[in-house]
Amino acid sequence: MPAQNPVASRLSRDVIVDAYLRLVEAEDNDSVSLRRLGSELGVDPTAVYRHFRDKDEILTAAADRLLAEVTDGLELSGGWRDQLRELLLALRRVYLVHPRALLALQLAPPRLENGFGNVERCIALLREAGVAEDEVPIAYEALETYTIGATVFDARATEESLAGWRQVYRMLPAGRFPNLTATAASLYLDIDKAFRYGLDLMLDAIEARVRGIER
Amino acid sequence: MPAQNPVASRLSRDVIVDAYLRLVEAEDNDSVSLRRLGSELGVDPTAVYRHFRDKDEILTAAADRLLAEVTDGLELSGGWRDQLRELLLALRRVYLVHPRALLALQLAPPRLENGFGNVERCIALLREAGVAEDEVPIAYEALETYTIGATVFDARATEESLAGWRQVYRMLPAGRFPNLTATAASLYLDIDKAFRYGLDLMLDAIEARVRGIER
DNA sequence: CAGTGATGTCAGCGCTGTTGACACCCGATC
DNA sequence: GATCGGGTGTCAACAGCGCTGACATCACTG
Repeated sequence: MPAQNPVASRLSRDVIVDAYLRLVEAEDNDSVSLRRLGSELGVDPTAVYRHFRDKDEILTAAADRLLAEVTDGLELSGGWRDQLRELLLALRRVYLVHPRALLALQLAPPRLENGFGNVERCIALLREAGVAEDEVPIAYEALETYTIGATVFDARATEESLAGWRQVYRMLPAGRFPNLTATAASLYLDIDKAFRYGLDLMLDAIEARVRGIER
Repeated sequence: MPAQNPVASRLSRDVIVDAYLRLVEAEDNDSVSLRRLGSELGVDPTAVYRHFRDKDEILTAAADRLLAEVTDGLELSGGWRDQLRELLLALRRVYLVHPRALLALQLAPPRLENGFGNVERCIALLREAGVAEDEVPIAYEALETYTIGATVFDARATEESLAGWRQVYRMLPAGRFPNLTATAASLYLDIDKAFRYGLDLMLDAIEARVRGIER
């Protein structure tokens, strides 16, 4: 038993990740400093460096756990389209709450852990749908990038900022911006709905392409 | 003439924004510190506070200029679909180079400046396409969010990180991840192409819906 | 029983954005 | 023409950040 300490040292990777996630959910401020993390743990801030190389490694560990939870806790049913939709919406939910941690994954592919289940399922579903073999990777990339990118973008938005944009658009000179001023009041009223609309567009088109092939 | 100084003080909002953009393009590091900015201008770092409230205001000013340039420099031709595609691809190009500055816009809608042209055109094109009036805002949101979100996400990627993911996927146990390991080698080979693929999916679906209405 | 490695503490480095006091210099006013 | 005042740049400094290296402590091992 080389790594674990039977008497249990106060800290461990799991305990630290727990505390980190607790802090992110508590404060709406999604950027948790190591000093805040230390005081949450009742420990010197630099103590976490005994368990993680740097802050990014904490974030990726947290992200990996979150992704694994998504995959585990998800019961998918229905055809490929419903399942794919549900899977990506679940991904959106977790990215909405923890954009920081999950974005850290992008630049630091974790060393073989748990969070890969959804990627596997996503690709499997595209294959099942009948997407041409050489289009599967690129279709996956498009769906993934839309889901993650749009969600991280949406996660930053606040009611104020959205209202601010409506306001700005409404105040523009109607002569130069006829369409914009007319539409302003209807913009950004429900960004989740807008995301789903875009996702359905993509799924529609994939379905149509598949039908075209099969015929 | 209250604001301008005839003898020309060394600094001005434009000069500062110039220097900022110069720095972003020079260093690939997209995060420019005020101290770097000061030394680029040959001036004390805090001098810029005489012209901007805070760093965010510099970023939004830069972003506004960039957006205005996109709209001005763009000759659109063809049907609504080609024009919309070209417009969003142009938006992607500038977001790819200046993700930081343009993201600052999201939270700080600028006080009535220039960068709104593309939004107006985008909405106009959707109307021209024949999208149902009550769907125009949400369709615009979906396209905008995809373009910006996906592009900002892509802007962070490096050749290394993409290769890292391919590597990670390839090394997974083929038993549990049959689809993923099989597809790994074909992933993330051309993220621009993947973005265009997703964009075409959305435009396909919009076109199909419009045809459905007209019939 | 000595030693070794893991863990937590502490002081501190270099960086960040930002503030307030100060000096200057130019243009307007009496 | 001297005097004021506001816009501008300088400077020192603050609080926060991620992170490092030296040190103390403790538990287990040979």
